[in-house]
Amino acid sequence: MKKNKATIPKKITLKKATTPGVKEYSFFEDVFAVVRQIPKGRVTSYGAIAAYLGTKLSARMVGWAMNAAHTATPKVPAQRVVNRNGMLSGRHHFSTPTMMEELLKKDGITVKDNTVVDFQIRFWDPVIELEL
DNA sequence: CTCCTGACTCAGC
DNA sequence: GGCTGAGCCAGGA
Repeated sequence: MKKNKATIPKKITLKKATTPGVKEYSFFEDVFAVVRQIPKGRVTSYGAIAAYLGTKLSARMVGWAMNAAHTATPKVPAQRVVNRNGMLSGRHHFSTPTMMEELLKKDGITVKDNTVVDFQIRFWDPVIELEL
């Protein structure tokens, strides 16, 4: 990550879809929506998604959202979401500890020591890619 | 309603 | 330069 701390000038206003009829909606939906837009062969971090959603101080929420991701439909490519170091911190939450790595390899991403190789190069920042 | 937890991150020591 | 603590917010008990 480029660590553009001073960047991200705009505060993205979540539509929060507090639709009184759709109880299905939740903070997770926004996370899923972003994750599903991650291009094949790319990865992003919890913090990046959190920042995009306007809750960058709560990357935990993103990670936690992913906990429900693999139960969501359509399936969310949660393997493309790693922590700021590019480490597969969430691999343990998959069916098997190696599944996340396998999925990433299918995407053409090389994983070494539970870390995405060339993470910064493959990094996909929703704040940049999806801004506007 | 209050308390606890969590796939993270940053700041301090 | 690695380890620890605190902050973050949403949801489940």
